[in-house]
Amino acid sequence: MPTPRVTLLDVARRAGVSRTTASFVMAGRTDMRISAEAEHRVLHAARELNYRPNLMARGLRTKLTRTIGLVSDTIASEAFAGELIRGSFSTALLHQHLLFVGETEGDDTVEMQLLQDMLDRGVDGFIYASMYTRPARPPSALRGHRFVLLNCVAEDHRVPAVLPDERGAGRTAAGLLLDAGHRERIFLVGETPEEVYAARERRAGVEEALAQAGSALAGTVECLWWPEPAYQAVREFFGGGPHATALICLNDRVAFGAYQAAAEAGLTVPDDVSVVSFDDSSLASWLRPGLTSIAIPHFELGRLAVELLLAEVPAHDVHRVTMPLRERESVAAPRPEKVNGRAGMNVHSR
Amino acid sequence: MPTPRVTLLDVARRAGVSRTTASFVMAGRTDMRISAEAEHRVLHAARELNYRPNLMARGLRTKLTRTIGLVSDTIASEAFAGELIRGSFSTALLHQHLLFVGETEGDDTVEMQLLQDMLDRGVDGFIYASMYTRPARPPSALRGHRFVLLNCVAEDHRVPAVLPDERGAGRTAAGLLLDAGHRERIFLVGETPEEVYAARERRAGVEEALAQAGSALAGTVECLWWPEPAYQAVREFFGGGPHATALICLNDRVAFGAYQAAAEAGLTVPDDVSVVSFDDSSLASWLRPGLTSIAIPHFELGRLAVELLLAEVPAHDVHRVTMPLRERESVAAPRPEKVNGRAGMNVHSR
DNA sequence: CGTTCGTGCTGAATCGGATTAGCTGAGACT
DNA sequence: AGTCTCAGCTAATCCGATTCAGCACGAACG
Repeated sequence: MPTPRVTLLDVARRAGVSRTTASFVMAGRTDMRISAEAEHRVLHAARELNYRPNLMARGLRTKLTRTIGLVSDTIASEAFAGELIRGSFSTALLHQHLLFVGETEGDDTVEMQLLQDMLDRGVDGFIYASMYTRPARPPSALRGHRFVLLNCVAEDHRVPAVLPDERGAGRTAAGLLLDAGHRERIFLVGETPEEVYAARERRAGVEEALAQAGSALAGTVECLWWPEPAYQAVREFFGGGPHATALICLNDRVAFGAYQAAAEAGLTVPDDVSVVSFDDSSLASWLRPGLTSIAIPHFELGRLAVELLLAEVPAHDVHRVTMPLRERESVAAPRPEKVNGRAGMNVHSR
Repeated sequence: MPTPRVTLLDVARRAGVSRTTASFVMAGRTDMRISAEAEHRVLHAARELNYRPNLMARGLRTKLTRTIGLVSDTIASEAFAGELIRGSFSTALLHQHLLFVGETEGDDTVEMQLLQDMLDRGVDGFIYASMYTRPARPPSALRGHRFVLLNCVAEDHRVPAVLPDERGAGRTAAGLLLDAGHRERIFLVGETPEEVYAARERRAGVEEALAQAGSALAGTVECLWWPEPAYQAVREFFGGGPHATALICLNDRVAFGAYQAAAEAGLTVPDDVSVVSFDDSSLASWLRPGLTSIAIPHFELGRLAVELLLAEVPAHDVHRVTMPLRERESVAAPRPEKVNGRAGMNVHSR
């Protein structure tokens, strides 16, 4: 059987003081007048007995449980939700908090129930996370409670939210290629529907940076963000038309497909085509040559969300977290190009 | 501000009964005599007021919080810990429980603190998980509490544990190749140190099944379980010696490396070499051709662990969960082999 | 010498339930 | 009529903290 827990009363008795006094000492409250001697006796007794406050009892009184609810639409996704949980968890722990996790699978009923279940257990606040960045209306059950949106934004932008800086990432990707000397033949790979935040913003960032350098995208290879469709699309792309000196793949899976298509077309990365990508999933480091990718800072997103949730002064705005560049071997200078000639195979087969 | 919670007293008052009566009705206890009429009034009032019991208050009295602690060494790993958490979470939810998660990073001090933190919040039990299967001594803080080991076994085997059936998976892998007609030239790819459970068991399973069919491994390509080392090792392997008709890769990353080496050697999967693997990470489905792999049933592992933890009668033994085969396109019959001749390139270049 | 003030501490209430130990009134039984 | 039973409920206590409202005592003050 579990050893019967030591209570505050046990500590108080052993220290020869009242429970009240013991409570004040343990809470470290200085507004009440406790002699140094009594304080020491209490502390000593607590240590000797290995006292641990019962957080349920405390919570009942104070309404604070040092507990956070992380509710998400999906907790298992290709992208490492694990890192996000880790970031949240370790930051919570740093602040002596613990983390409830739960997923709703996008079901509003489940979501409602989950939030209630957490509320029933007295959570101090919520991290309402989406695994893929999207707009969201915070559920009404959150009204009156502290919460931070993670990876999603409320329509009115009045709610604290944490987002990856996708636009900045787009700029980074383009900037990297520009620096390497690419200019005319940079293609985007992957579809960019307006309603997908990551897609829209990444593209916007790329176009921004290119425009600023007096350049522009040479075109887009439309495909779903998966290896197979990307492979098909890029293969077709390599089959005809003007060749690219660089590909900006909208995520690593797309890049993976592009790698395969490139290999099949006899093109070498990065000598014939440079490839940059987004997400920096583990796939990026497994590819040969290593794929340069702009990471989604999952850990940092989780960390910041918890930090904002637990901050003294509640945040009220959208925080964008920089997406760090992870340079590997997939980017190089473009091959010298014949004036008005074609790059790629032509040069390659010189 | 949060709407002031409705308490049991509110319900009782509205129903015109005492708190005691309301409590009995809500708990659905029939050992106390409550008139159908009073019961109905209470239920009605509870519904009208949208009453939700305060689980902290209840827990304070009953020592039950309907809460489980999932403590693991790592929650973010290549293998999708997410699925494991999902399995645990959804099963917990099915039983009206919520899940605390935490990782120790293998640090005993952190582990101790984490367990204490959970205990302080009155968790009803623990899932002590390891992300990679290994032996473990359940920490002393768990003494006197309910817990289930996940992905690890205690030395004395007296503690309930849930494990993937790695040996069975090994048999499955070998069986699949045998069924396809492979016999003489099956190689294992990846090192198999004795102390790594998954490695040892997978290999043992393979050897068992092969022996039973009167065959045996043609050899092992030693390498770390990562794409790059696997690529190097398999490339070298393809460079010399007798060629394989089939490769059993000890995980998908290894298979990925093998795919690359095969492609480079001009070998086609599965026509020249069949490849089977373990883990069934998403990588397996991204590879071309799709990689046949034997999955780690993360979700099921989590599910079963929670199920055992919450079972009426405590479990006391080791439960092995079948690792399901996910067939894709990487296995085919071996090319017809010249009697006493060499398979592989010879046949290929016929 | 009586009052005030500050120091150091304690009793009791409180949080919201669960649970134990009755209490009441009506019908059955003697 | 008096006593038992039993259905149907309630008062009081407990769980383990926090916190409000004082209480006692000695020193300082007028």
